[in-house]
Amino acid sequence: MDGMSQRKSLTPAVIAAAALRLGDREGPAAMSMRRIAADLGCDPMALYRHFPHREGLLDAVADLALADAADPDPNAAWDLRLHDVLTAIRAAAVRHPGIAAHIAMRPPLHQHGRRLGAAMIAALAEAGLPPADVVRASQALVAYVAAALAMTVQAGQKDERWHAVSQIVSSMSGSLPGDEMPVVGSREQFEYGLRLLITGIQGEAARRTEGAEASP
Amino acid sequence: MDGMSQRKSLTPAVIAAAALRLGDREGPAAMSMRRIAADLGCDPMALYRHFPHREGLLDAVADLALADAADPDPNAAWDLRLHDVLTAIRAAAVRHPGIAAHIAMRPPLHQHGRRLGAAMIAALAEAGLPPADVVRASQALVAYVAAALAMTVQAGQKDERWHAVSQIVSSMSGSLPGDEMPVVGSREQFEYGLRLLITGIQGEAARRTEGAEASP
DNA sequence: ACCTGAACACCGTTCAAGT
DNA sequence: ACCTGAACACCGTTCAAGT
Repeated sequence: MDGMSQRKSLTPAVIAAAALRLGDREGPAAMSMRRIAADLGCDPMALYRHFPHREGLLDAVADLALADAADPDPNAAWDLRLHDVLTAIRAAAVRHPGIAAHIAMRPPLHQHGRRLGAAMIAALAEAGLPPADVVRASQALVAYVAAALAMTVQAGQKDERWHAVSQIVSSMSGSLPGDEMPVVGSREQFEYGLRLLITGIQGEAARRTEGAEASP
Repeated sequence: MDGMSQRKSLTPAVIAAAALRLGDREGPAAMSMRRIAADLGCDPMALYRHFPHREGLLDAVADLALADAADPDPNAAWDLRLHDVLTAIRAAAVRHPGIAAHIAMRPPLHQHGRRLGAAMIAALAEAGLPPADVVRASQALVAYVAAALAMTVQAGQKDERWHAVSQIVSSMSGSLPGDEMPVVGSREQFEYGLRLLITGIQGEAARRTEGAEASP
């Protein structure tokens, strides 16, 4: 009578799901070991049997959130695939507005982070970059998406400070502030920066293939 | 005899300097209200007279760290100025390896953050981007530098996880892992992504001026 | 009116005591 | 051998009590 309803046998997946749910409902501060344990109806120390440190648990939460970022269409061109996978990552994170900022910068160590990373790598390799540049470019893309997401969420939340920055920047750039200015963290803003990076990669790839044609 | 040595009259600047020093010596966790107060020899609550919340104090620490990022040479071309100001921001942050990650993502609300932001804005405006795109591009650049710094520092510190990611990426990209692969968070890695962004901006600017020449 | 410090409501993690 | 929960060493911030 007491071994079925509350005791879900406590797997890492069950713990991560509970943490994600708590984070969605009550923000990042709710994802504490004690709160998660209380939500699961177990002792806080029971979690340490599955995650030696809290950081590892948060990595698992991040990966869970990335689960519904789909792989890009394998028949599309490499630059479109790159665009699509990064847009999918942003969309998946934005579905959890309360905690995406705390998720975005975690290293993609687990299943879905690796899957999406592999899609990026494959697209960059197809672009014609040499392996070392594939690594460099992928790290730049990961850095960009992580920080853009952090801004997205912090601006969308209680944090007024990024809005203040937006005002400052708008006034400096010489147009009417707040008028038709891009909103910090908006999808449009995200896509602009992503386009800059992809354009840069296209240029790099073109330089490479030109060089390869010219030198031999 | 007791009013001169310890009691530095407690200004925001004195508090931020103490916090930065503590962070450099003992890492981000040492920048707690209690530790800073102990270091200054005052009651923790005395800090709240100058900073209503800890977040504001950390913003001030970040700005202090940016103080020795110099403005770019005003006679240089816009793209070189852009490169130089972002490189200077990275160099300033890297001088505080223990805490740069916690500094990098703070909104540039204060003196030096605004000064460096203004230099970026001016360079982008000179590139020929319309005001809305100046805002978009500057936010993309800020996002990139922030995340790249966070990775730089986390990889340089105790955090082995980013190195693990680097291994995964290297092995996926099809070359020998750890051999001559770019190191995550290295200056070279940073400059590669920055070059991608600047190339993208150059392309955007060229598209703009071409359009302006063609349409009238 | 200003300042102090005790107190509140939390943390992550260790470790000795139980089963 | 495994699991529990008390305990340790902290947090940011509030607020009543002192001057």
